[in-house]
Amino acid sequence: MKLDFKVKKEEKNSQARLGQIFYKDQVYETPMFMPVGTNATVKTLSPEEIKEVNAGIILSNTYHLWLEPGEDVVNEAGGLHQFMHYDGPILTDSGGFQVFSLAKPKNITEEGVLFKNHSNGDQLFLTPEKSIAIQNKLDSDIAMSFDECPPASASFEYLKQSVLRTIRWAKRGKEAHQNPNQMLFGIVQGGAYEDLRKLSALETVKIGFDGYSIGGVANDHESKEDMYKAFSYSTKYLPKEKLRYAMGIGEPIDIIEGVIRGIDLFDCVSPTRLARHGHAYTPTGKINLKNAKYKKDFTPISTECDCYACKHYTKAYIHHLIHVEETFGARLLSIHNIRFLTHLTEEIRTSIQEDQLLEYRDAFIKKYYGENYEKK
RNA sequence: GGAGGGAUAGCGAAGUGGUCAAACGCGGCAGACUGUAAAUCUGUUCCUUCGGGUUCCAUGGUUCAAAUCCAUGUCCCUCCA
Repeated sequence: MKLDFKVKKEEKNSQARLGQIFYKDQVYETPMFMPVGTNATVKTLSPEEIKEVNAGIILSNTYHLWLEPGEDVVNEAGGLHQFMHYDGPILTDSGGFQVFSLAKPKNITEEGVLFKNHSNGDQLFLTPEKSIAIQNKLDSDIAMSFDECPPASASFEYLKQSVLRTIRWAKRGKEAHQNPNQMLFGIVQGGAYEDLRKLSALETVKIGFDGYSIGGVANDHESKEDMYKAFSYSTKYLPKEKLRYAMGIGEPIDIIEGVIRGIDLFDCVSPTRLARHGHAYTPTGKINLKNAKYKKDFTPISTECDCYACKHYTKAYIHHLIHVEETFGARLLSIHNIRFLTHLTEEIRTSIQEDQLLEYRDAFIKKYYGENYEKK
C-alpha cells in the first residue's frame, strides 16, 4: 500500500511544518531523519536496533543493489522488506548520486550514464527507465527519479543544461514507473541559483510527483550559505501538501536549517560513517572517541541520551573497542549517532509545535558549537 | 669447541662511504568525512626555547666525510661437534 502524507501544522516564524506519514498501521512524524542502508543494511545495525533508535524510513540504493545481488534476486525474495527483514518504510535512491560520485562528466549522455563498476571495472549503463524498473522490482515504498547530481563547482551554464536534462529524465522515469504501491519523487537541482532552482522545481512539479527531493546539496565543499539558499529557492516553488526531502543532509545544524526552510525529510551517511571512524555526536559538539583523553573516561558519551550505548557503556570502553577494531564499537556508536539525530528531530518537532524553532536553533548552536559559530 | 649470519628510531624492516635525522610498513598522536567505491583517506611521529642539538649495540680507529670501511668487545640466531 502506498504511503500517505499530511501536513499537520505550519510554524508561525519559519517555513517549518509538522507532518505525518501513514504507512500500514503506523504513523511516522515529520520532520524526520532517515538512516542510510545502501546495501540493504544500515551498516552494523539489525532492523530491531533501527527501530529501537526510533528511526522510521530507511534508505537503500538502486545502483548498489542492481550490481549486488541484482534486483531480480531481491524481487524473488519478495522485495526489499522481506529480503532484509525490515517492515518500516524504505526509500531507494535512484543511482543519481553515483552519477556524481562514480561517473565522469563525459560519460553522461541524453540517454543515460555510463559507469565503471566500482568493484570490477565492468562497463555499466544506467538510464532513467532502467533505474525506475530496478526500483519497481526492489519494491521500495519511495522511489527516486534518476537525476544528474552535478558538483557544486559546476558553472551556471552546465547546471542549466543539467537541470533541463534531469527534468527530461524525470518525465521519462515517471512514464516508466509501474509500481502502484510505490511513491515516486522528482528531484530539484540547480545549485545555489534561484533561477535554476525555480525552473527545476516548477517544471518538475508540472510533471507531477508524490513528493519532491532537493538534490545537489553539500557536494564538494559547497558553503553552508549556498546549501541553505538551495533549500529556500527550492521549497519556495514546491507544493505545500507534498513531502520535501533534502538528499544527503546532514549535519545536525543543516537539518535544523533545512526544517526552517520547509523540508520534511533528511538522510545522511554521517551518523554511521562517523561511527565507524570513532566519532560521536553530543549536545556539546562532535567528539572523537579514538582520542587518548577518553582512555580512562568512565562516563557515557552523553548523559542526556537514552540510547543503548549511553545506558550501558562508557567512553573508555568504546575507546578501547575502536582501538582494537572490534565491530561492536562501530555498532554502539552507530546506535548512538542515529539516536542523536532522531532525538534532534523530536526536539525540532516539539519546537515547531510551540512555534519556537528559531529559538531552538539559536540555543542548539550555542550549546553545540560554543559562542563563536559562523556559517562556513 | 668450530663455521657462518646478525644487532638501524616504540616495533618490524630498507639503507652498505657524502644527496641520511635515515625509505617503507605497523603501532602512537591528531585531522577529514553530508542522496556510502568510505571499518576509508590525510597529516604527523629522536630532542628542541625552531637557532640548533644528539643518533643507526659499545669502544677505539681509517677518512675531508662513517649507519655504511677496519679492530676489539658485548649480545642474539643458524649449522657442525
